[in-house]
Formats: sequence, C-alpha cells, structure tokens
Amino acid sequence: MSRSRTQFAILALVRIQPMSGYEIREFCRTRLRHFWNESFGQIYPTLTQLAADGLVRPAERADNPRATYYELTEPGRASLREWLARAASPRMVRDELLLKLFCGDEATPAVLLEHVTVARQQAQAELDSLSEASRELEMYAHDHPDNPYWQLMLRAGRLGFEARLQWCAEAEAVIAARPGPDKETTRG
Amino acid sequence: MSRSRTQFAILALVRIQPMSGYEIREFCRTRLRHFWNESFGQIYPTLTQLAADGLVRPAERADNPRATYYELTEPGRASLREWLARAASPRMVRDELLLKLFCGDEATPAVLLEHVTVARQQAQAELDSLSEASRELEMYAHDHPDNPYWQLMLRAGRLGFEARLQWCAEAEAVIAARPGPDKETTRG
DNA sequence: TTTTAGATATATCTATTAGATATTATGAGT
DNA sequence: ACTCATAATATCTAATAGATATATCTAAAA
Repeated sequence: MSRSRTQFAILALVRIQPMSGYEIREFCRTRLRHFWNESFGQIYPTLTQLAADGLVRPAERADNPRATYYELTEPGRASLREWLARAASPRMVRDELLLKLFCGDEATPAVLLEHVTVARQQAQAELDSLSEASRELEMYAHDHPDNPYWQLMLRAGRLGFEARLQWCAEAEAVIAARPGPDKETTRG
Repeated sequence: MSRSRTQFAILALVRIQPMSGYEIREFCRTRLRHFWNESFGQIYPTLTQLAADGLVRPAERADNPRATYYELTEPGRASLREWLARAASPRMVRDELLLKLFCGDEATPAVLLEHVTVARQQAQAELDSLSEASRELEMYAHDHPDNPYWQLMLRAGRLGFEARLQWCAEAEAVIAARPGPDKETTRG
C-alpha cells in the first residue's frame, strides 16, 4: 500500500474502539493535536481503501443509524503491528513564528512582541489541556494496558509546551529590550 | 499572491544575502531545519514567480557563472514586512514516534525502546548542532542587528531538544520496566 | 593521467497532507 | 416555527514533502 501514514493513524484509533470518519477526525483534533493531525481529505478515502483491503470492517449502529462505524479486523491489527516494528520517520516541525523572528530586524519589536505573546497564550492553553487530559486518564484508564504509553504521549506534549513557555518568556524579555521606532533610547 | 509561505522563506533568506536556489535549500536544511524546511519542488517555481512579480532580482556572478543568484528588491522587502506584521500560523508538529507509542501495547517494549533510543540520539545530535551554531553566531555575527533574534531562534530549538531528551530518558525508563515476551516477571 | 564519487545547480514530477467547501440531517435554543 | 450549531459524509484545491533527472564541476582514488 501507499506510504501514507493516515492508514496507520486510522488503524491505531479504531483499535481502541470502533469510530466513524468524523469521530476519527475529532479524536485527532481534540486529543492528538500536539503531535498529529488528519483532515477529512485523507480520512474518508483512506477508510474506503482500508475497508476494501479488509483492514477495517464497516458496521452500523442502531443508536446512530446515520454514521458508519469502522472496526479493526485481524488483518488490520497485523498491519498495524508491522508498522509499529518499523523505524519511525523523523519528527517534523514547522513554526512560522520562528521564521518571522529569523528576519526580526525587519519588523518592529512591538509587532514581534505581539506574536510571541499570542504564542505564549496558546502554549499555556495547550499545557493546561494536556494536564487535564493526563488527570482524566489517571481516573478513567488507570488500568488500561496502553495507559503508561498514553501518559508518555501526553508527557511529551507537556514537556514541549513547558519548553515553549520558557522560550516565550525569554523572547519577550529580549524583544522588549530592543530599540524600536517608538523608543528614543535603548531600554536596559 | 498565494498562501504559500515558501515565498516568505525565500524573501527572508535573500534578505540576508543573495542566494541561488540550491543555496536557499541548503541554508534551510543546515541551519533552519529544526523549525522550517523547503523542497526544490517549491523553491524553483517560487523563485520564478517572485522574479516575475519583481520581489527578487536574478543576477549572475562572475565567480560562479553556473548559478543564478537572487537578490531582494525593495518591493520584495515591503512584501516581507507586510507578512511580518501578520499573525503567525500555529506551529505544526508531526511526530510518528508518538503515534506509535499511542498504540504501544500492540508492540513489544523492546521495539519501542529501540525507537526511543534512536530518537534520543537524534535529539542529542541536533542539540549539539544548535549549540555549535549559537557559538558561531556569537563569534561572527555578534554585532549584526538580527543576532539577538537569531539567538532566540536557536534557543527555541535547544529548549525543544532538551525537552525531547528529557522525555526520551523518562520514556526509556517506563518502557524498560514494561513486561514483554522475553520477560518472565515485571521488572521493577 | 584517468576514473570515480560526491557536490553543486537547476528543474520538474509524484505523493502526501492541509485546508476548504458542499450537502444533508439532527438537536438545541429562541 | 425558525435559526444556528453540530454531526456526518464526501470531495475538491492548495501547499508541501520527497524523489528523480540532467548536467557540470571538484576532489579523491586508482
């Protein structure tokens, strides 16, 4: 099959429980967004392909006749396991804020400070969200065999956002000390 | 023009000094990779477009007749400044290792440990590389008006990789303590 | 000296994924 | 009843990753 990782993201999710395409998207968006994302553009065609290949099985639900739920099959599980044994691709990051800072002297400190403040607020909100998620896992999934891994997954996010917050604080201090068009002397 | 950010990455780079398409790619790959990347597939068509729009100017070099160097024009600088004043898109991360950990109980601890060890080694190499880059900037660009921003840029990378290393250490400890097919009792 | 490997340089192509849009049905609030 | 938001599916366009092709130059090896 293709090199696309959407298939494995989907298999990983329906391994936990049967899900509709929409639910898969929402799960990614609400619980995995600090390290993964999937769009409808990938989800639906991939679900169709996975079903054709026998890796997931479409099913209906009496309590929600509108949605199609997809369940993991044994061949799907085997495919997931093969992928898990393979080396992971390097982490990919794309951070427009840092690109803007790269040519920071072309902007005013005030506008850069604004950008960093927004980033700090976002990082704080994400950190809070991950901390809450960690507590919920402790409460509801403490004995789940995946729980230690889930906690590691969240831990990665929290450490990352803590580092981001630290950086924002430092960046704000440095930028605030920069001379700008509305400053007459260097602020020490 | 389009929503593509390749144009701004290119403008940012040729703002520092004139560069060829290849040099732009190399600069991204060697110095910006912890937060940005550009492929030839984007660079060359975008350079052509930027030149057509008058935002960069192609020039030849007597010392390298083979390469076309692109210089920033004043309209190009103005375009860069407009972009700098706009809010930055959220940081995007894609981390296959965490996706694998998400369904970690479907794999053996040994294989997961291997993945985390590889990630740790990569993070250490990147951290070393960024520390070296920071030292070089201090030596060669200390008085450059962009230097404080460049140092912040590198600082973001270092804090990020330090957090990653911290996480790897924790993950290794947790995973090593997991029972696996080659372990008869829980290792404490 | 010749050959080979690696780097430089440009260009374009395919594959993957982000992001947006469209349609329909349902549920909640006014 | 009407309006708005959400759920659900599907697909389309735009952006970007990654690979490939060709040519030339330089350095190292034979």
